[in-house]
Amino acid sequence: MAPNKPDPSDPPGKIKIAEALKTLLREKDFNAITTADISRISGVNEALIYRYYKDKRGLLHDVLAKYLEDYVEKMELDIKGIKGAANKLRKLIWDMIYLHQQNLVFSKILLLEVRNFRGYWDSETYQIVRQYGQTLLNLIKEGIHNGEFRDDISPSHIRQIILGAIEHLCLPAVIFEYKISPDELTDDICDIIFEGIVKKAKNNF
Amino acid sequence: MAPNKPDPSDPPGKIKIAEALKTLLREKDFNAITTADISRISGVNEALIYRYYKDKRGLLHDVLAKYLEDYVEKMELDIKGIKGAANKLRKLIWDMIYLHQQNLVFSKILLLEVRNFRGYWDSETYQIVRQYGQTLLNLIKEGIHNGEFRDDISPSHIRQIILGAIEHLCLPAVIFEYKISPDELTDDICDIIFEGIVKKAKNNF
DNA sequence: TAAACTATGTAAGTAAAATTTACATACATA
DNA sequence: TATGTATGTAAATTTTACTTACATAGTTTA
Repeated sequence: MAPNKPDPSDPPGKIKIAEALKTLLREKDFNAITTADISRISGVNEALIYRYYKDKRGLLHDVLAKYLEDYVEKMELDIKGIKGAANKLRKLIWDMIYLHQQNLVFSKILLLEVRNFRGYWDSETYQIVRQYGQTLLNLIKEGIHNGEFRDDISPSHIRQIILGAIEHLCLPAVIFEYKISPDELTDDICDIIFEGIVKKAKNNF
Repeated sequence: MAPNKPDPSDPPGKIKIAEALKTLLREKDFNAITTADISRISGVNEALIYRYYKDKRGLLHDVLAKYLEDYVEKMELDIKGIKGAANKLRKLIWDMIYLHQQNLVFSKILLLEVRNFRGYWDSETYQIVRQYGQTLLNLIKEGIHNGEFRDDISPSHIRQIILGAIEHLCLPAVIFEYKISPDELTDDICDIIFEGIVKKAKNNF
C-alpha cells in the first residue's frame, strides 16, 4: 500500500511530473510549489505539465485520485471474511488511519490541499471519495438493519462523525509531523463510537 | 453573534477591506479572489491592503481571528450556570455548530481556507483556536475527574473526535450550501459520543 | 502660528508565476 | 516514402501579489 506505484503504461515524462509533485509536497504547501519547481525536480520542461495535466490543480487531483483508486479497489476485499458490521467498520477505520499514516502526501492532499478549491467538488477525484463514503454508509445501514446498531440516528450523520473523527485524529500528525498508531487510534474511535452506536449488551467485540 | 461587527476604532479603509473580503468569500475561493477584486469591492486602493495587513493571507487570518475572538470571549460565560461536564460540553458543541450555521464565511475560512497554509499554524489566529481547544480539553478532563466520563480514553483523543465530528457534519453544508439544524446535529453528536464517554447508567442527561 | 509629524490614501511600477504558442524530433503506420 | 502521433522544448504572454514613491489632511509641538 505504501509507495503508491506509478502506472507503467504512462509516458515517462508524465510519471516524472507526478513523482516530482509528491516529492515537493513533502516539504512545501501546494500553493508554494511553482511549476518551475516541478519542472526542475522532474527534469522535464514546464510546458509538459500542461500536455499531460489540465493545469497545476489537475495534476494534484490526479495524484490524489491514484491513491484513492488503489485503496477503494482494495477495501471491498479487505472486509470480506469479517463477520458483523461493527467488525467490518472497525477494519475500514483502521485501514484509513493506516493509509494516512503510511502516506503523508496522500494525507496532506486530502485533508489540506484540495478542499479549498471549488472545482474539486465537481471533479472525478471527489467522485472516488464519494464512492468510499457510500461503502461506509452501506455498512452502517447494514448494521442498523441487522440490529447491531441503534436505529434512531441518521446513518449519514454516523458516517460523518466517523470520518470527522478519523481526520481530526490524523490531522495534527500531518501538520506537526509525528507518527500515529493506527491500532491505538482505531481502538479509541471504536470505543467511543460503538458504545454509542451498538445496542446495549456490553462487550460484544 | 451573527453579523460579526467590525471594530469602530479601526480606520474606515481597514474595515472596508475586511468587509470586502467577507463579501467576496461568499462567492469565491480565497485563491480565486484577487487584490484587485478586494480593491474594487471595498472602493479603496489596492496598496491600502498592504498598509493595514501584512499580505493577503494576513487579511484572511485577521478576519478569522475576529470571529474567533468574539466567540472565545463569550464561551466561558456561556457555560456558567450549567451543571455537569456533559451538559457543558453539549452546550459548547451546540454553540460551535450554531456559529458555523450563522456564519458561512467563518465556516469556509476555518474549514477550507487557512489550513493549507503552513504559516497559519504559527499564527496568532491559530493560537485562539488552541485556546478554544484547551477549554474543551479542560472540560473533558473535569468530566473524567468527577466520574462523569470514562477514564480509559485519552482526553485529547476525545476532544479531537468531538471536533472532527462537528466539522465533518458542518462541512457538507458549507460546500453544498444547505442549512443545518444545530439542535438536531448536537443531539446526534451527543447521542453517539456520550453514550461512549459517559459511564454506564442510562439516561443521566 | 508655523513646522514637523502621523495617519490615511493613491497611481504607477515591478517581479514572479501560471499558462499558451509555436516549434522540434522520433517513431509507428499506411 | 509520406503522414500522423506521441513526446518533448524554448520563448512569449498575461495575470497578480506586492512595492515604491508621492499626496493630503489633521494633529502635535516648538
